Amino acid sequence: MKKKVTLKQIAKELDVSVSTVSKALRNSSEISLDTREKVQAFAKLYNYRPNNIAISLKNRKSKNIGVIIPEIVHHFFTMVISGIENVANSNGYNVIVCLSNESFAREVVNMEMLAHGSIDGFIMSLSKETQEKGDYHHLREVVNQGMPLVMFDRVADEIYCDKVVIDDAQAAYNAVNHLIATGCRKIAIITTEDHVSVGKLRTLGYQNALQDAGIPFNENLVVKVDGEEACEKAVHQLLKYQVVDGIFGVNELFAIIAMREALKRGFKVPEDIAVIGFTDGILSKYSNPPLSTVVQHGFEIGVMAGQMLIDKLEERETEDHYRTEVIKTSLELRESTR
Amino acid sequence: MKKKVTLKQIAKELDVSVSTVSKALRNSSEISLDTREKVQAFAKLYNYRPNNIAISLKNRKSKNIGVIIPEIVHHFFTMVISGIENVANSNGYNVIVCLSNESFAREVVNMEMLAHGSIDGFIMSLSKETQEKGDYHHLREVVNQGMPLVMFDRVADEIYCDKVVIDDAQAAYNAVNHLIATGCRKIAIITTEDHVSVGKLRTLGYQNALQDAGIPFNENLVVKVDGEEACEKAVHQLLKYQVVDGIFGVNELFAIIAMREALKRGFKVPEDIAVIGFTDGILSKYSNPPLSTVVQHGFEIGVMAGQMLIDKLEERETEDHYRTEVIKTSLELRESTR
DNA sequence: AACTCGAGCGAAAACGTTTTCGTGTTAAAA
DNA sequence: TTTTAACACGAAAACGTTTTCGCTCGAGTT
Repeated sequence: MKKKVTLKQIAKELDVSVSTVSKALRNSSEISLDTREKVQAFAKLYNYRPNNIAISLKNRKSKNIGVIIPEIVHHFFTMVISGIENVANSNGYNVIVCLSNESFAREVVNMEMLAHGSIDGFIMSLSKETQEKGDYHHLREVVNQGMPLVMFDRVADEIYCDKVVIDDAQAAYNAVNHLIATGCRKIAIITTEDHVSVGKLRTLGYQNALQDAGIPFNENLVVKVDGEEACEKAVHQLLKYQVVDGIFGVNELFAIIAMREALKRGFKVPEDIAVIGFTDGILSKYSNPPLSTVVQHGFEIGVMAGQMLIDKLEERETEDHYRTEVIKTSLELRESTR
Repeated sequence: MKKKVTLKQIAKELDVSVSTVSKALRNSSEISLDTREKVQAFAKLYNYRPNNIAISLKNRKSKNIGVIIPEIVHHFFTMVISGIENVANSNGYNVIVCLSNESFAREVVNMEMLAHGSIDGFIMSLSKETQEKGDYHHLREVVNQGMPLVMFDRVADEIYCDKVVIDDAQAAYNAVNHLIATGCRKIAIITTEDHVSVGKLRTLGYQNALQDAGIPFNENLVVKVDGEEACEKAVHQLLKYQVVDGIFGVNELFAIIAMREALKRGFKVPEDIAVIGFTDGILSKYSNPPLSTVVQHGFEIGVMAGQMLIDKLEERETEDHYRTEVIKTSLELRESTR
């Protein structure tokens, strides 16, 4: 078990100074060819690699990116991480992932943990609880300290920083519009409580699509739920008491559950009821029938966010100017719509 | 934009030495109560936090755990990460995630990147390519340097380190056995090429179960595929030319695809053909019919791996003794089996 | 008055680098 | 022979901590 070798040890062994070793390894012309070769050979022999921590301290940058997300067992978020990791890696950065588990407190402590030297910048998506509280002091703090921050998906309008979002309202509009275009008139929406920013926006898009098509808005067709069982029950009730020929689920799971309930009650999908979801995950692809969805392009979001952050870090960006990039969604039409 | 304040700055401002500030902040009795209070007040006012990097350098430990996995858009791996993150976080560690994307080269460079100071220990699962090549020099190197390593799921027998696995063969045995117990006799297995360690083991369990039940092994019923389309085609052929009344898929996707093909050819599941999968993911839960599976308890695997690593790091473990923990699987019986 | 002792603090080393600024030696130029 | 300049290298500072050791000053003891 040979421990890591340091410059100092090489220096001692070769009877030169630490600075000479350092320069020799970087092939500085300041050092004689002789010495350079000797040092490099020795270094290779002992498999010398500079200590990252020491370099970090010296350069005052860690080459680490902190990513804070609400959960990781989630198709969209993993796609985003994949994208971030991709650009991070090709720029020599590592990715430190922390999970808030949708909790405000954990979000705060994780940020605090990371903010003091461990990372050079943040990429994050807010926890539900944080959005509910509307307390963003921890974000303010890091941006005030001059640490670059890129938010994605669940963002806070009142924080000035780079952002990567999709046009939730427009995407929802397109989805509902497709339902309308294919003959649906009594379209229900399964959405979240209003404090989740994206749920709210998607609901807005739904309303706009109806309005533009001249279809009266029916309060009874909007179902707000939180969680799986609640969703199941609510859809059950919905189908029992309302006439519905189309369902727009604000996320993948809601759409899948709605479709399942519709099937269970004997409706044919898409003939009797067409269903469309949001967030193209693995479920949509393999459900029966395969679910039509709005695809968010999580990987591209991750790439964009990573790129924006790294631009800031390497100052390829003008200081103090924040962008909000909107990644285009698209419709993946499969067999749950006509 | 106020930059981070350091001990030195506090010292200068208060006209004391750096050491005094350091001691005062740790409430050392060496420092007068007066000075302590003054320093602490000032530190609080300026929101002082020690610089992690400096601490890391001093202590020669980073309080970071490196996790290298083949991919992250994958239910099982995210469950494991969740588990790791959980114990890491409650022990004051951060998790650095790197993806090998099933590539040997990326696995190597990622390990190299992390191994020099960035982390205190590794948790990893091998990439397919690495298993294929059987080249583990990068693992050897890190363990030789005295860096703790915990492998999980896709492990290398020839590397001496802590491991967390499931009993793949036994789990497969149980799954196939359940098929047999419920009346299946012509049981097919959809598996991977032999170089993937877990695929091989699961195939072994399948064979053993057949043997113990006195069912002759039929070469034509084992389908080895790599990738989704290949799987689809192979199952298609299988069902066309062979009589099958049970299918064991070596992972979730294979089982789902097999079930879909069976349904497509007009078989009833589970009446005509029973299907059971491996790895309980979201697909199994929401498929139609819901898929019976072997559940791997990824979260527990992550917790175990994290705990083992931290035990080593904090030396609560006797040096130089490596454990292999086997996390028990269980059968989640849903509606794809009788 | 000389001594001891402890309280309160600072200097310095250490962690592993990189980089700036000398400094001594040697060979070429005057 | 003296000056100059290039060459090859080393010392030291810096990044931000923690910790050991030593110093000074005043009060209490003989």
